[in-house]
Amino acid sequence: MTRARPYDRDAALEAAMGLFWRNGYHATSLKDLEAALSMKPGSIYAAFTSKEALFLLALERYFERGRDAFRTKMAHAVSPLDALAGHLRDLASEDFSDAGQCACMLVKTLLNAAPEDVVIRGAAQDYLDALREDMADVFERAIMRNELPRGTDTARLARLYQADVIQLRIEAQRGVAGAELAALAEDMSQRLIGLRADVFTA
Amino acid sequence: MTRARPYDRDAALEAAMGLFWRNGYHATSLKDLEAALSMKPGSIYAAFTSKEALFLLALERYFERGRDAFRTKMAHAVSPLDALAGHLRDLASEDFSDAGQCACMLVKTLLNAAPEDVVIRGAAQDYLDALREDMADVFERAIMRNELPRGTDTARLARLYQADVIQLRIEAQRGVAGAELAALAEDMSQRLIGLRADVFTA
DNA sequence: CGTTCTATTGAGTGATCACTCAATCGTGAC
DNA sequence: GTCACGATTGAGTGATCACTCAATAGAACG
Repeated sequence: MTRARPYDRDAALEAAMGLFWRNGYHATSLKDLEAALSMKPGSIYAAFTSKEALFLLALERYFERGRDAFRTKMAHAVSPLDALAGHLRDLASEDFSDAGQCACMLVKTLLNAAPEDVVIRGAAQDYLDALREDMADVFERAIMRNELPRGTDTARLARLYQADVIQLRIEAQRGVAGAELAALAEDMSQRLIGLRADVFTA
Repeated sequence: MTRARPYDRDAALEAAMGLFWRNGYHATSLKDLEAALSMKPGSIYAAFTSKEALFLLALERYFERGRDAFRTKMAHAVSPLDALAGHLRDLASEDFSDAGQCACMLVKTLLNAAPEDVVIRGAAQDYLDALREDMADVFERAIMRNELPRGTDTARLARLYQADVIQLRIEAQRGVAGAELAALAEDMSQRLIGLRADVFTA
């Protein structure tokens, strides 16, 4: 090595993620990336091979960050069911001031990807599936702790739960006011907590 | 008039809607539209003013078709609550063979629109709000028919219900198998029907 | 059949797209 | 100080973008 890298790879990826999240893959031009990453086109291609490869790295970053945040939140919780409900309520009070970064980047990518963007579409699907499996694991733990009846179909519950998570972010993107968003999260939480009552009444 | 229009405006709009639904606004090029509408660029601009105006017409068409289908389905129903649940189950058995036309075009547009596409974004939001109001009306009718307790917050219920409708289409786009989609719709329906029980036990 | 008038045509506009590569620059070794 | 070599540069590539307009074509009149 005769010359140190003057660019910060982590910061560049972070900036790229923000841009792709806000504008989507196709609507983000290389000019936008040049400005956001403070890199010239040649440098971007030297560092990340292609726009698509850069997008995939940004998407992976988004996924890992979300998954890690979810996992640590669940790991510290005493009651899995309460933690899941709390996660919904937390979502409603997130910072949604940037209209472009409300909806989940994975969902935006999935709905946005053109039929020919097979790789990108596949990555978004895989990440969403991985997150749903993490959710199913938490429901599994809820069974272990007798918060849910044994034999509960955790895969189905996880699908319903993920639907709520995704939808909260979409409602935020719709510009729903904070109070209404909180009310929606509360309704969703109640549906979740309602599952626990069944154990006691059974 | 000295020369009849050789193009069918309705068919052209229908083709444009299908294309925009599948590929989104930005990813649909004028070349695509020329092929789908069998019109040359000049004719397209003479007939529809601009790509954006054409998109807005296609979006309006999508909205009106969905709203009308929903309204007639609800109008013929004896039990509003059963009809709403049935609508969810119907959704799961729709034809989702075309991956591009699974997710709701309004939601795709909302998540896809760049920050500068103010008009398009606004239209999608307005249409989604209008649909939710239609849903709230049906919940209102459910109260009239004593399927729900008086004083029920129909706006909140409608938001929850619309979330389910939107999510079913997103799950379809994720490529979820028919059986799992039906199971998800069934779970959502049960949550709805469960609301009615409260009246009888109250 | 010829004239009129408008709908349609499609090559062409400048702008922007993702991407490349010969030239330049800066650093560590000596 | 100087050299070697890899990182960085940015003007330039051909393709494609949304869009235009002078030319053309065809139906309704006398």
